[in-house]
Amino acid sequence: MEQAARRSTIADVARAAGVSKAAVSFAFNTPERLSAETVSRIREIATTLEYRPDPVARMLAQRRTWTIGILTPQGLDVIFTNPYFGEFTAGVATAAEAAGLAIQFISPLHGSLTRAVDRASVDGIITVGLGADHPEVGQIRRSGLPFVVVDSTGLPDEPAIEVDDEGGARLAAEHLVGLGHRDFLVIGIEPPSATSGLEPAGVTARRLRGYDAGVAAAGLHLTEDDMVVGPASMEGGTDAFRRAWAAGARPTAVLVMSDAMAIGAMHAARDLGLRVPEDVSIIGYDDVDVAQFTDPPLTTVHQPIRQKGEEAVRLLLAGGRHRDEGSLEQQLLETRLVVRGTTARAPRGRGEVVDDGR
Amino acid sequence: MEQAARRSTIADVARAAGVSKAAVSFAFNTPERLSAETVSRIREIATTLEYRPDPVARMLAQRRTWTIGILTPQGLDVIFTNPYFGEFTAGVATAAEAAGLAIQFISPLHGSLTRAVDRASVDGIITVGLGADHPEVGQIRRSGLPFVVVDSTGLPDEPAIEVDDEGGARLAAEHLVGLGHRDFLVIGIEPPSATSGLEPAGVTARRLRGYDAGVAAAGLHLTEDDMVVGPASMEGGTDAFRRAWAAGARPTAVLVMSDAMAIGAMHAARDLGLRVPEDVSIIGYDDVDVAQFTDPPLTTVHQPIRQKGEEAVRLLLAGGRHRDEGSLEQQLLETRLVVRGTTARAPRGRGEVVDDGR
DNA sequence: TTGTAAGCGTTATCAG
DNA sequence: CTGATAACGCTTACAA
Repeated sequence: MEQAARRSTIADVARAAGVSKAAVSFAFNTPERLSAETVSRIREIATTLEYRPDPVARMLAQRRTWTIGILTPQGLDVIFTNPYFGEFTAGVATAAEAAGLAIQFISPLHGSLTRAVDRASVDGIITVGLGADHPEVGQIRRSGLPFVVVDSTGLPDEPAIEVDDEGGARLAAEHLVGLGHRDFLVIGIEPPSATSGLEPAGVTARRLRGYDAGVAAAGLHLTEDDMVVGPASMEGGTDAFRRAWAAGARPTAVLVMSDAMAIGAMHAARDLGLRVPEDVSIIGYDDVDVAQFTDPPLTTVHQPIRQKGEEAVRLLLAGGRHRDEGSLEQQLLETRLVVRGTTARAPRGRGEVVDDGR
Repeated sequence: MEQAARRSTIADVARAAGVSKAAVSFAFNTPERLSAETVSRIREIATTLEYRPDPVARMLAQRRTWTIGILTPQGLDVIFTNPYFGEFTAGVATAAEAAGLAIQFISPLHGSLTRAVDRASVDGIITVGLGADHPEVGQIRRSGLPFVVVDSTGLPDEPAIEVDDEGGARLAAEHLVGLGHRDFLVIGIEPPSATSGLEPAGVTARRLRGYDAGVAAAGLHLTEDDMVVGPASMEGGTDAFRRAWAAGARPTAVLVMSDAMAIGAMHAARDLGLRVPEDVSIIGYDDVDVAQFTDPPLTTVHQPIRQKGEEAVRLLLAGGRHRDEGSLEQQLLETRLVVRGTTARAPRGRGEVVDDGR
């Protein structure tokens, strides 16, 4: 994978056509500046010579890469494997392609996000799930690159795309309370690395707050003690549910902060002989594609994942500002509860104890 | 997203340090060529000035982008959303990161793969699912870029990573035959675009051949007439099953060429009142992560998806040749049947008719 | 050990 | 309407 074959350059074409390099450039980029005749002659020769402008040289000269970066604290292996990220990225890709932009993934390189940011050649960055406490936001800010944050928290000065995490979580909890549930387990998302500290990342904290607000109607209170966390994958959900069960938790309802984890939790519950939703109700978060196809279909909190990606690109292109007013744009998209088949009335003969058996 | 703030360049650092640009370059890339003292002085100043080498300029000078391209005929939205691609990409990413390489996705730009290839700035390309009939392989070959093909067919002169598609399919069909099934439906993968012609793409054809070989033991014969195709997604599977059912197909067993489609097909079957596996057995292909988590867990043909990605990178880096002999390397990885919960003995009172009711 | 200067392949500026 | 010429920011022979 060392050196490619010698390709013809703009100079070759110019020489062969008996014109300057600039003329060749014009023939492709601003043909109206040249006589139609010259243009067609140059193009013909270019075709013969199989001339193809070098994208890198073009980037250097234009000082523009025509690429936007997607920055996440998680490794590439989880990004590509996680349906939430997949759908988000699909949204970004759709909007980027429409704008003629390529995508570059920026994620910890040999464990260092900072280094990865330095090596990325992009015109702008979309961060996803990056907390205010991450040093990278300062780094990007200093680098002068435009950026917009998605799923962040505590960054009041940056253009942002968020969803109403708390409201959605609250809806989920209220739904369960309405079905008579009183014994809850919360399965949360573990921060990707130790760098973000031990306290729940922004999204996790917001959703937990929402769950708590939802159960308040029943006079209950949910804290981190009622929560078990793990990586946002199906395995992570299975594992988290098992750990909670082993620790004595006997919930009639499980509030899960990610659909992938919810699917894993369902699996674990069945393995333990529990029926869903008869013995235990499970409710996810995100409403990824697969949520419609589980058996039974997953009750979950919908958020407009692809739209978030598309809006992030639009906002980046708009310089992070509102069209007219020119003021900082921070968008809050809606979440809503989607009741499907994994939630049902609480089983009889339970309903007093709130905590998970600690 | 227009212009970034003026960043300090190598010249700034050189000036401030009272050395040449070359010295600054050395200080970062080959510090052993400079006195330790000079190196530390230069680095200090570089830090102060927040100097960060421009990746694009570096690429141009080195004539190396440190990036490999993943080329697929499907759009980015399906790539990021399809679990098979996700896991494959995760494999590529893992190996690429270890080698210090970034990844760029090359997929139809405004509908044109050719254009996308021209615009990509990469040192090498991994194609996935690209048939021999695609004009892009000629294009890449002419461009002089090293490349390796994955999931291709009919490209005897290119380095390749393949799996035993036919063998795996055969195992699947034999399993079903052994369970007494005689009425089959095949759900195949539709080629991504019209460019590849109407005949089933390479992988689809190979798997169909395998299925046919598998049912031969029961004296049966499977052709394209027993197959319905659709896009490789859950929706695609649901839709395909429904279409077949509407056309009169009443299979006791369904051979599906992709797990995603198999999940969709299960969903459709249940919607029609069929129990899986009591009324109808379903068997997928790929063994993606989620296959373990469906209910019941999906019987499927396993292929080493992530490994394919990793091997592709290794092979690309090796120049497509065997280590020692230097001869063209074409690797064939194994597939194997994983029996889980979606297959069972054929229901009674059926078993004569082979076709799907056309 | 360090500096000079010639690329790398474009685009952009500015005369002609 | 054309076409030199100078950037663009870095790497890397080659000199000193």
